[in-house]
Amino acid sequence: MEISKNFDSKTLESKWYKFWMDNNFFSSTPNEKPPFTIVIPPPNVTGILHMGHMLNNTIQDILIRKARLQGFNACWIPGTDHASIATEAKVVNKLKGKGINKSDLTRDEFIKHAWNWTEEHGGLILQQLKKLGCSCDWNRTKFTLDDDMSESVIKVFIDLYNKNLIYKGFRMVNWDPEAKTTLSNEEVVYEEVYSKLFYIDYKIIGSNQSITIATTRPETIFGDTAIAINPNDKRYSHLKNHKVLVPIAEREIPIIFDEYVDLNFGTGCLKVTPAHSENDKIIGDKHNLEIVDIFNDDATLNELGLHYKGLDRFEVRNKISKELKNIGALRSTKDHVNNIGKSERTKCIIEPKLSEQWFLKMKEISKPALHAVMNDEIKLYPKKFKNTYKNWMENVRDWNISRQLWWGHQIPVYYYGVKKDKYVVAENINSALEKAKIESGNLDLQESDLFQEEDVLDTWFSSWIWPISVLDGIRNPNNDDFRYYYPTNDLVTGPDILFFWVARMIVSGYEFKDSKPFSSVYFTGLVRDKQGRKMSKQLGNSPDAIKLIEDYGADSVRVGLLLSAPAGNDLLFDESLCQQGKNFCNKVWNSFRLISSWSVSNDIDQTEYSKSAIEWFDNKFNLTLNEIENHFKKYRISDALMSIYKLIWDDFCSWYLEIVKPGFEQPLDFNTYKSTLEFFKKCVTIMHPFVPFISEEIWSKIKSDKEDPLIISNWPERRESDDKVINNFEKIKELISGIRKYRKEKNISFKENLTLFSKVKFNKKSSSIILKLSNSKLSEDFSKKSENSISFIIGSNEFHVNNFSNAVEDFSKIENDLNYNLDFLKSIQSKLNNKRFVENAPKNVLENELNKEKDTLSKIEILKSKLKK
RNA sequence: GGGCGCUUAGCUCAGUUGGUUCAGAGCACUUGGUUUACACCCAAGGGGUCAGGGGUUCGAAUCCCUUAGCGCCCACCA
Repeated sequence: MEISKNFDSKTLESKWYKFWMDNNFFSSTPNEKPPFTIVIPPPNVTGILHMGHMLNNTIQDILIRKARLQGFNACWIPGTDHASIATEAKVVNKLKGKGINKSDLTRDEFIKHAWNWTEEHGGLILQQLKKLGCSCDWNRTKFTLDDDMSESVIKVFIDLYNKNLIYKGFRMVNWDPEAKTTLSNEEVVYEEVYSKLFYIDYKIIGSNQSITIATTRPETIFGDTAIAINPNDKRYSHLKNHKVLVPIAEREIPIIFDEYVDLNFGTGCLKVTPAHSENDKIIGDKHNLEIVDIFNDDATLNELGLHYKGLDRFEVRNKISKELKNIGALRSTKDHVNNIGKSERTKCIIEPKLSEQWFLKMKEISKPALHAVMNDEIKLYPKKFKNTYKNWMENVRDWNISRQLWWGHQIPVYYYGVKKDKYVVAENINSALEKAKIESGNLDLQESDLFQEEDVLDTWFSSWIWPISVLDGIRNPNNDDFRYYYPTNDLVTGPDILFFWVARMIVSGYEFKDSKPFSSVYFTGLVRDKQGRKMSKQLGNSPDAIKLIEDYGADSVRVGLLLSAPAGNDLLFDESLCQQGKNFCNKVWNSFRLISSWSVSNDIDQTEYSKSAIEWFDNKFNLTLNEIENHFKKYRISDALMSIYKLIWDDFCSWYLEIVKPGFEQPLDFNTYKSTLEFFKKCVTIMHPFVPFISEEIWSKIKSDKEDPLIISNWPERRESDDKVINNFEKIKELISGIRKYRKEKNISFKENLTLFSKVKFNKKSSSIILKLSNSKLSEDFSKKSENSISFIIGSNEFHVNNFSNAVEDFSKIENDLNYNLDFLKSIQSKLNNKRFVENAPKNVLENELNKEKDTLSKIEILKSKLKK
């Protein structure tokens, strides 16, 4: 059978993905097996695959495929998120390109555009996940705006409202003047900005003196309603009960005293603008100050800004500083560094603004979620996030769940009454009408008298119930799927959404289902470039994920990503790692070619060295398999891969295959062939979660007809390994390396068929040197000389080798052992001679040491007697 | 400002409760090697004052203090 020299990833990837899909291997329904469930962190519906997704989803696929092989009913539920702000911003942009403004459209028209956009671009990212090999149950694909999902969201809102957990309140919110919406604290990023501190004089009424305040925002003086001074500030104590005049506006405001004011900042005098600063609002509330809002929604000044009406806040800052200077009110300016909040999405500088919003009370409902993580009912990996989580949950603030957007779940609040100041909360307009009729006592109310709240819910308000709603557990709490799959097992996501999403999912799990939504959360690192920079469009340092797959193959990219991702750290991605992944695939492919090329004969006996090699690899495999399981337990996926990488490359290819492989065009004995094939199949199985395509392809060629495809095959059974066998082989490896090293140092070429010391003929292929030695394929002179045993000298050591198992009994090993044990004995004895140790060590530790000493002493005796022989 | 974490080989990182097995891995590098699965390869090798300083201990990469540098999270002061 001719096998191509390289693995043809492109054709084989699509071939196998189709095969898996056609056979429904990804899809899962409840059965008698134990479930293993993962819900995907739903990517933005109109997004495209980036490196972070690739990493996340590769890890999820690995966990799912491994669980499937281990006999679990594995179910990976995919889906997408409507991402209100991000998607709406994209749609607005696109419309702009066509010359349409959002404000020209009705809500319905806009939403139609948004759906068109969603259908056009939506789901692309899911197609890309397929290219990566993700074995999601696509029949279960959900979208946060699907009818059933939306119903669940609304139900949850109503439920919380009825529990008195949702309220409408005035809050200082982060206002994005460009998107004209509020942002949660999490959506605001702060940046250090060099700005100016303006020192402005306010005239004191009834005196010709003035008082100087310092501010970074002179344009807000129109909203000033007081000047605040620290009561301990002696410089100003004479100003009690005085009033000052706001420059330009010529409005009278009081001087108040509050300890909040920092004596050392600026002049120690603070202008208070309650409408436009959270802290000023707090002071204002305390002193019953008036609230004067001077901005329009787009952060231009309103009529209170007098002649600056209609101008943007920054333009006004410029102009007003000049005017203040002209009228002599601007005393000076000073450079100042200050942290400015910007919208994560629009990059626009946020404006603190008082606004009427919907809130969810978080304090009470967060308690079970806090405890669950603290007592490890839900485990976070890496552990360090437990602290972060604790901090946040203990200080959790109410959640502002309303957004002034159109794309999303419209809040199910219906206003009625003459002033539209009364409202009911209901699932739809019909039940709202019924309720309103009852509550108002007005049975003549019509649908047209009702007016639904304009705001939509925060995107996270739909995704916080994702693990429940994808299984329809909100609407039908007793459905089979929900009962079987929930709680899910693992959640794999980035640490950046710990609070947005993960914490809130845990809250919702306990609030609505009185149960955790998942057992473990694995946080991947952020994907950075080689220089440690965040991947971003602006920097252009984010590789095209799909192009990588095309260039290297999905298996190679998966390996490359994991090679760069040690547990929980940010990972520095370098394309060359994909090359390393490809090299690995190539290696595996070629071992397959080798094994396939052998002819097998029943007529030849199995050699001793093959037997030894088989015994060794069997144990080595078990040892590694246990190692891999431990890595998985700790979610050290990269380490698990590295164990497999080394097992296959070093142990299986470089040692095992080199030992058992027959000579050129020679047949191989049946038993060795059988074992080799078994080993290879096990290797291919454990690598399958990492490199699904190439492993399935090889499997299909080496499996027997009655065996299942690899994807639904069985994970090898775990067995204990025999350390002795492994250690013996390690010694043999050392021996062989020693010979190779000596050969190289002495510059002995194999081409010359040189004899070395004991007239041993070396094979040309360096790797098989020792095999030929022990296989008595020795030069004839030599075999005559001493039956099966050979002697040779490396450096100053003399070796006597009969066969593999005897090789370890050689001189140098004994000598090494002896030295080693003597050192060990020394360390034990120094410990035992140590008074403090003997006095302080616990009994069992001391006994242990004494036993060790005894054992070592007797070992040394044995070794010494051997040496004498 | 408050909290958390990091600094180990050229690079990216492991290193459990201090103690033979602790100074490691992968990549990169150096040298030698292709008619016999793979040059996307084989073999051998060289790399480290465990950030600096101090302390605890019989013993420290590991525990404590301190200095310097880096990163993240939270809050945000006009």
